[in-house]
Amino acid sequence: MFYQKENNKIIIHNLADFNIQHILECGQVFSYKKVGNIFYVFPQDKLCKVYYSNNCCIIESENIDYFENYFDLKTDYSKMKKELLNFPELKLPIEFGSGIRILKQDLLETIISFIISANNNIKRITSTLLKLREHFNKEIKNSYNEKFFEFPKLSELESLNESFFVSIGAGYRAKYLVETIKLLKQFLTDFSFEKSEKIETKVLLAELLKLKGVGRKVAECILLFGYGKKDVFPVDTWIKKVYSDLFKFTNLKSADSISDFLINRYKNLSGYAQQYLFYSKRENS
DNA sequence: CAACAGGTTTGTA
DNA sequence: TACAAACCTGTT
Repeated sequence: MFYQKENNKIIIHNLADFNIQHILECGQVFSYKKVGNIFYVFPQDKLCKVYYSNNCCIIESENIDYFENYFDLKTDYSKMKKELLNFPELKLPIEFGSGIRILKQDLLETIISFIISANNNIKRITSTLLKLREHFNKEIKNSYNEKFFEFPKLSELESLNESFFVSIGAGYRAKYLVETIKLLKQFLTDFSFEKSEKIETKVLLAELLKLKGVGRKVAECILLFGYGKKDVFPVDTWIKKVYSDLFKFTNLKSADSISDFLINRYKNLSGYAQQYLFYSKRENS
């Protein structure tokens, strides 16, 4: 991946493995806003502006090191895609979502966001998360004539009760959020991102399943987007359709068994395969 | 107006 | 271990 860093910009020259629309719309992230051809991305308390100019993609931010990591720019996606192309069913999905990259997202924000995402639609998920940010009224200052607010810290989340989460549209997930937030201080200490690198995925999965509102699908999203584990395959309604199209002959019924089957197929590249398959199915249905 | 939306929990065999 | 039903709420 050919890119350079200068002042407050990352300039990406080779766009074969980077397409901001693919990255933001493949279902992994909710903290962004599209304004015309410009994308604003605001993980945690950071902000960047992403746009295209002269056949390059520009990531503009006061925190370019943060976003270099966030967009996973040091990983060789061409190499990974070449390996995945050994699976014929991935040829078209990889062509369609060629610029997908799996973001390295903050654990706390990922856990809260994906509990809210359960059995929910993107519009309401986004709306609820925006209201959660706005509640604390800590603006991310910028010169773009746009208003963005920081994602709350754990200590701030701990001050919220069930009725608040209901009031921002979390619905029945409100009580799950309150219960899980109570557990998170200990959880994030025991299973921090740093420590997780030495912990097997299945062990982390078992721990995540102890959190309220976290089932297999949400847990695998947290593993993939928060912990960067790639030997996972979150199965939702879209992936079930993919499975029906491609592998129905195996006749698996539950999402859990479908996830097991697909992880066994794609091994340590499962998370990448999931994103290509999910994005191409959802965008082409 | 019923079904659905990027599932999880709870209860029952 | 497996399956069904209930669940907030805004949209279609």
